[in-house]
Amino acid sequence: MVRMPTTRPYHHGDLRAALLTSAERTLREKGVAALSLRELARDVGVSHAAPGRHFKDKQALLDALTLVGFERMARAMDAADDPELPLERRLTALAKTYLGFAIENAELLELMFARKHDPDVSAQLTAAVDRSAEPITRLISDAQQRGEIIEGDPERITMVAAASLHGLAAFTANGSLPAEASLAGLDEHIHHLLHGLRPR
Amino acid sequence: MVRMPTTRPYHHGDLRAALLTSAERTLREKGVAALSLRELARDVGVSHAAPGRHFKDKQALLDALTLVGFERMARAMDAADDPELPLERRLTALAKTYLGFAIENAELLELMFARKHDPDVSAQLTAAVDRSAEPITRLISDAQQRGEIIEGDPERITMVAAASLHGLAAFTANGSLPAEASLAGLDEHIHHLLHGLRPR
DNA sequence: ACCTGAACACCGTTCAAGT
DNA sequence: ACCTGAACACCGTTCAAGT
Repeated sequence: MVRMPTTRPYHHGDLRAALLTSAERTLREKGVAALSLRELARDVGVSHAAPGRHFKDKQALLDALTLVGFERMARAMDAADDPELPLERRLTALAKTYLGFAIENAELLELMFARKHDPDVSAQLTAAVDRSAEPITRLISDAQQRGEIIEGDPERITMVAAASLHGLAAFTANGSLPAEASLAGLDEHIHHLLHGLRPR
Repeated sequence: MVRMPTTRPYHHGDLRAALLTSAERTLREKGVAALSLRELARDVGVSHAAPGRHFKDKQALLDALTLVGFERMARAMDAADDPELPLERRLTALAKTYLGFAIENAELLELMFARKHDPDVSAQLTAAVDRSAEPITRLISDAQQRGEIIEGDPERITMVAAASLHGLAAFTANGSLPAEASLAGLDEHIHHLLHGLRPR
């Protein structure tokens, strides 16, 4: 027998997921400041106290969104990494993916890097952060082994590359640099990162 | 005749300034999320509606803080720039100043780059942002003229340098990279920026 | 186990009224 | 000109009570 939709179609088992989906939508459309647990509850058709069952407080919801963000980014970066590619093209592909994520998820990116998270989630969060940085770490160490990247502490060199990409992504996500200009200049940006600003 | 302090010592003409000072203190100590106009009014000894005389809404106060931040940063960058220095040392000095600002004003930096500002202040804000970026812009064009930096669109090259510094500052301000590690690695970071990650 | 409704202590913003 | 006090419509969080 088929269950007919009632006046309250869902929120049986997946209230948590529904809240996260709705929260991300609000985040994208109106920004973090506009995110209210009560409004979220209304949007999802549940009492204002119901979210409390799934998130101990508002910060817990923001932390969950952050985690979702890093996991999504990690998947994207992982999928974009092709170890067969020559170094510069390989790095450009990763950078483009990062930049694309930043453009498509500007508000989420801000939340992800806002470091307000509860210590409770920090273990999962650290894992997700590491996973999303791993393709770049791997690229650097691969290239070092081939002698295509200078020698020296791989962590520091990875940090130089990551800072360069993150700075560009941050300027793009916050509107300092228009998305088109950012994407159009990406190849050159990576070239400069690899070859330096001093003449050779 | 000396005015004895009354129960309400100030808030005559400088309520606006007092609110900004108090707001920055709260920002530094407890973060943006903890910033409330009503609490600010209490701290400063004034009715909860008084701030409304000086800031049309909460965003206006945040915008004013952002402006103060960029002006302070601009002054610091300007004071740190020494055109007599050789390129790498000159750039390192600017980077160190930027990083120092980011460490000392981590919460403020986040606010400054959060792009939520009202269009009203955007003219002043744009000017302050430009002024704080100018030392780097100037350094790049000086060095280009001397042939110490590669040719090409100076704006793009400035963006490469700025992204690198901003990425490092952002990772430091948000705790991804401890301040000490960040400062300790700064010389090398700048070296890599100038010389590239590929072996020469 | 999961959700509701009422309650509490906060908010930001507005607006008449006071000085 | 600058500030107050009351009012309004919101919040987040908690907790007994319901199913």
